[in-house]
Amino acid sequence: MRGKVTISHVAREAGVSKSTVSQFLNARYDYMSEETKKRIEKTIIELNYQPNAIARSLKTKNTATIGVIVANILHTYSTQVIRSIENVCHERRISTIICNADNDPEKELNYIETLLSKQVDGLIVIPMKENAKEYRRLINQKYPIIFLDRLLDEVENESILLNNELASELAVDHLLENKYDKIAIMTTPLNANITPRLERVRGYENALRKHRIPVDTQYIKSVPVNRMQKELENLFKLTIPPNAIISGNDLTLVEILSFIKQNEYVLGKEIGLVTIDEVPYASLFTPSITTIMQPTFEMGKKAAELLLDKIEKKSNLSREIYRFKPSLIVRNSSIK
Amino acid sequence: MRGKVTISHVAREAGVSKSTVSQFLNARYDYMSEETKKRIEKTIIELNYQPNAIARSLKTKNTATIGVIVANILHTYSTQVIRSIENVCHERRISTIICNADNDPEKELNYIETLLSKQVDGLIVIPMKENAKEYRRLINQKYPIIFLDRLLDEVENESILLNNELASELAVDHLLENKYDKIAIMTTPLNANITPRLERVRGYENALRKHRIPVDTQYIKSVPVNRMQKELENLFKLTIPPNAIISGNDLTLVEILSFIKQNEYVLGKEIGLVTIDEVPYASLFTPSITTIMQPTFEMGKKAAELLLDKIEKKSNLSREIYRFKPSLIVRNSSIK
DNA sequence: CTGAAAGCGCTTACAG
DNA sequence: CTGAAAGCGCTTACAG
Repeated sequence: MRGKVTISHVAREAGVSKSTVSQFLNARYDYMSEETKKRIEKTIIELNYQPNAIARSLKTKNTATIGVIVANILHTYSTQVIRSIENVCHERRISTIICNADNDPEKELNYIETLLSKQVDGLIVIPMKENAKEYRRLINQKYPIIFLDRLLDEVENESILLNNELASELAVDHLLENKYDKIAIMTTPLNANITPRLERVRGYENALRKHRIPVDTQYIKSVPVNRMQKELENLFKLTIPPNAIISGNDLTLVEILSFIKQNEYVLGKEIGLVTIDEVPYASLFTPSITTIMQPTFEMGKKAAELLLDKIEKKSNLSREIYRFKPSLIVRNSSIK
Repeated sequence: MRGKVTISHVAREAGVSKSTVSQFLNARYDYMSEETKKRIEKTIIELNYQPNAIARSLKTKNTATIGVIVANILHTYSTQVIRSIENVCHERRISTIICNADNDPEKELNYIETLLSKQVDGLIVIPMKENAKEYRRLINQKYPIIFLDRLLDEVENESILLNNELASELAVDHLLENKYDKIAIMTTPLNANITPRLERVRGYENALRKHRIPVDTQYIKSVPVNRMQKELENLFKLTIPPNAIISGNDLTLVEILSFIKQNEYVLGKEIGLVTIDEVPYASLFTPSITTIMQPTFEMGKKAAELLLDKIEKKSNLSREIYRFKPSLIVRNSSIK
């Protein structure tokens, strides 16, 4: 079905051996006569020969391909990090296979298996604790793998994370400065032990304490997305309702904005808002939305670079954790 | 470096031949004794054997992998279609490699080559006319390939498209109904002959004519994104400025919203707005934004199904063009 | 400077 | 019911 000209055809046509053609393909011209070189080159063009990477991989044991498994591709965070990973990889002529685990551990395991069977050279993953055993097995084998966005108690490994506590601290400090003294926070559930949520809530608590403001647990809403509307209602029905809210991520933000719109609260004036994660419409909104931006580009770049290094050196079992600094983008939703 | 247990190890350990293990792996139990079966199964688990898909592919000539090349992954359209393609493929245990050509023909050609050398079983692409020759070559070889979003004069092929003219017609009809009588349209440049832009402008013109409204070419702005702010200024400085505008896609929308905000126009009241492409924040905005939604999910699904069928049957050289219907989602930006 | 041979890890007719 | 052998398209020591 496909153009099936192989290295043998080229060799025959050019009147040399397969070995020589292979040397040519791999740019090992050291001992090759100019003439042979030219002849092979010409033949390759004439026959429109395209090497079979599969055959090459079988022999060389590498595929110039990495796998990236994200927990939920709907987050802007994921798409941005992926783009950045791809940029780095594309420059180095590495292909990337992107997988969306949909926060389903089984699905993720399945992807890992498929990717490994396709012999990808390494993996970047947003890890789930349910699959800790599998990660550990791979790491023990010195299989190159980088964690992103989450830490696992059970498995130490090179990891890229946001300084989540700082993100919350920036938000709290900024809101307090702008005279919002009753600050709530909303995130997805904490029970799954997912690093960003845990750390963002912890950072929020610590920041309040730093300012000697008591932490009111009623102001901490960590619930599934489908219960957020109801919990927001409850939150603002409290005897002393908050006058500001921190949104834990971009999907939570959508819920909060929708609630605010529905109830005709005046953003900024009545309810101060800061969200973690920059969203494309933040500046278009009225009032524009104050965000805490993750350096997604740098994080993706670092993840890719770490992985590619690991693949090349095939050695260092680093367990370093790289923390990236969030930055506050002040707009109008946090100004009275 | 990786667990290198192969089919030979399993065979030796289980006391059978490689052939038999292979039969087992491929679920050809027809003539296999229960006992052999059990023994192999047990050995595979004991050794934690994972078949090497690369070796398999070399022999079988298929990789259970397809390639998807989009022109610009920043469009919501692309990400949604990709997700939908992945859904279908994942169900059928096919992997997808996603590539972002960044609207760069060379980069795209490069991706095509890489994907082919990796022996992907087929390709879904948003085609660029610069690479028409390459598509034609592949199609002639009966290599399975599906076009998405764009038509190419030079190459006939199975294609998935929006009914773009209808999209504009829906927008025009709706705006006229709501008493906006001076309707402009803004898209990215037409010179590159890119189907959606051409057809959306054409649909706009035809719809106006249908209503016996003369087409004012000053109301048609097809310019690069970086010139949109300026052209919007020009547009609204006309002696008779428009009172409504149709946005050609989601990226254009951002420019228009930004312009409207900057100039403190009142959306809906002063300027009616309908955008082609549904965006996640459409309903959150104040006023909420009227959109023309593409059935991205169905389109991706269809593309994947057509491709997988083509791959399986390895035959039908269909050139059918599948047109999908857009739908109008009425919100408040188009109501006075 | 170039070629013959072995081998990567599978699958698949075919023989028995 | 199972195995020996050939072969997929490359690469890589090694020999000359």
